[in-house]
Amino acid sequence: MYAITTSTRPAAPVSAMLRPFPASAHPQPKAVDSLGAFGRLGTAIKVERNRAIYFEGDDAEHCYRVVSGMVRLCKVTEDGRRQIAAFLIEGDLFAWTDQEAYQFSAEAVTDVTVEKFSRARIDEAVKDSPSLGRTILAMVSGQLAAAHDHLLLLGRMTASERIATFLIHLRKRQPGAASGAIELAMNRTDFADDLGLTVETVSRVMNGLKRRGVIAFAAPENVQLKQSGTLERLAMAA
Amino acid sequence: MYAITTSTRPAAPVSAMLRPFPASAHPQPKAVDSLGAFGRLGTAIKVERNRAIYFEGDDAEHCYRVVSGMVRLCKVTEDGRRQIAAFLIEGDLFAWTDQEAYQFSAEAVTDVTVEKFSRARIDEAVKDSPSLGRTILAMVSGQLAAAHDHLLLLGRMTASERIATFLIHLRKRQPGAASGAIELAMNRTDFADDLGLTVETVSRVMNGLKRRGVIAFAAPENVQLKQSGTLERLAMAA
DNA sequence: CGCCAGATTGATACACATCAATTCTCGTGG
DNA sequence: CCACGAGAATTGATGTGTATCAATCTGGCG
Repeated sequence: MYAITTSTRPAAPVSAMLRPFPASAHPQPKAVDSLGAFGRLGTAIKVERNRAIYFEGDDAEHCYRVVSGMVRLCKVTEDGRRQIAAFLIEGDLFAWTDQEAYQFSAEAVTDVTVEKFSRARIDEAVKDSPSLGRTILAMVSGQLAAAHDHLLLLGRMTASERIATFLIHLRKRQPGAASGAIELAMNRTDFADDLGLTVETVSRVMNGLKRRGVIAFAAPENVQLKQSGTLERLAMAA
Repeated sequence: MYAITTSTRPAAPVSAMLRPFPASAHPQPKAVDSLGAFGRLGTAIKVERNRAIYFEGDDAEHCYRVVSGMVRLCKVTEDGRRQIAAFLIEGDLFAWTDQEAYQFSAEAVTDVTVEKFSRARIDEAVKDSPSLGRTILAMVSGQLAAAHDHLLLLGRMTASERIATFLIHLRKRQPGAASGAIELAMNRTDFADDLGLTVETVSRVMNGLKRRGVIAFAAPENVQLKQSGTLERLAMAA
C-alpha cells in the first residue's frame, strides 16, 4: 500500500515532486528480461518521469535496481537547496542500506523501470548464494568510489572543471556514444544540483565552451564533445 | 615488500607525506585483541602519524580495518588542491574496493594500528561465512550513506553550516564525550580539506563561534561545544 | 496563437579565497 | 632558564568566482 507516510517532504519545490503511482494504477508491470544475478527475487515497477520512487525519511523496507531509464538520488534542505548525490543507470543498485529510514529520495529522471526487492528476501538469498553477496558488495563499493570522486569535484573544483568532468563522465557511461554525441536525460537544474552550482552558472559555462568550439549543442539536451582533449585537460584529476 | 611503485605521488606537499615504514622496521607488530567478526584473517600493522598507509594509484591488493587511531582518505590534485573524503576511526573498513588500483590515498592522522587483509583471503572467508559478508556490506553501505551526506555538505552548505555539521558529527562519534568536550585529532588544514574550505576560513568561523560563545577552545585541538542547540540550528539538514 | 517551463543573458552582490603579516606554541639547544 | 626557530593558527586587506536578482529568449504544446 502506498499510504501517505510521515516523510520529510521537500518544502520548496513541492509541485514538481509527486508520489509514485499507487500500485493499482499499474495493472501489469512489464516483466523484466535482464535479471542479471538477481534471478526472480524482485518485482518490476514502472515510475514516470519526475515522480519519486521513495522519499527521504520513508521506512527503508526495500532495495532497488535500475532496469531502464535514469534515477537520481537527492536531498532537499528545508530552504530549498538541493543536492543530487548520483545519477543511476541500468544495472545500478540503490537503497542498499541498513538504516531504518532512507536518507535520500530516489526520483525518476526519465520514465523508469526499477526492480524492487524486499530486504529480508535478499538477505536470505545471499545466505544461499555467496556470489550474489559478492556482486552486491562490488556494486556498492563501486558507488562509494564514485561518491568519493564526486566529493573531490564538489570540494575542490571550479565550475568549468566540474562541467568538463561531468561531460566526460557521462560519455563514458553512454553505451553507444562512441563519437562525441551525448544525450542528456537530465535538465540544467539537475545538472546544476549534481555539480553544486546554479543553473545560471551551468548555462554560462556550457555556452562558453560552445563559443570556444569545445562542445556543440543545438538543443540543450543534445551535446556533442568536439574537443575531448581540451575537456580532459579541464577535467584534470579524474 | 614495499617496493617503490609507480604511484601518482602528490606533487606539491611532498615533504609532508612519507611512505609507511618497511615491514622490517616493525619487528613485532602488537597483537590486536578486538578482532571483531574478522577473526585472525588479517595482520596488525602500525603506522606513524602523517605517514601513508598506501597511495592513490598503488595496486589494490589489500583491504584494511582501523584498530586504533584515525585514518584519512584523501586525494591531491596535480596543483596541490586536496580533498579528504573521510576520517576513519576504530572499526571502520577501508580500501574495500574491486578496482585494481586505489583511487584515494590512506594516511595516518594519528599514530595508528590497522589490520590488513588480503583480498583473496577475505573472499574465501566470506564464502564460508555469509554473515561476515553481511557485516562488510553493512559497513560499506554505511560509508556510502556518509559520503552522500558529505556531498550535500560540500555542494550546498555555507562555511559555518559545514563547520557546525562537522563538529556535531565529531561529537557523535567521540566515544566518551558525553559533555561537550571534543578532542580533535586532526589539525586545521585537515579540517579545511575535509570541508572544502581554506584554513583561514576555518579559523575565522571557529573564532567567530568562539566569540559568540557557541564553542570554546584554549588549544585549537580541544574544543568544547557550549551551545549545542545553536550549532544544531546552524547545521540544519543532517 | 499564446502560454509556460526551461534556458539564456546581463548587472550586481557577496562569501570565501588569496595574499600578507603577525602571533602563538612548543621543542631544542645554548 | 631563556633565546631561537619552525610550523600552525590567527588576523587583516583585498580580489574574484560564483550566486543572486532580473529580464529576455526559446521551443513545445494545448
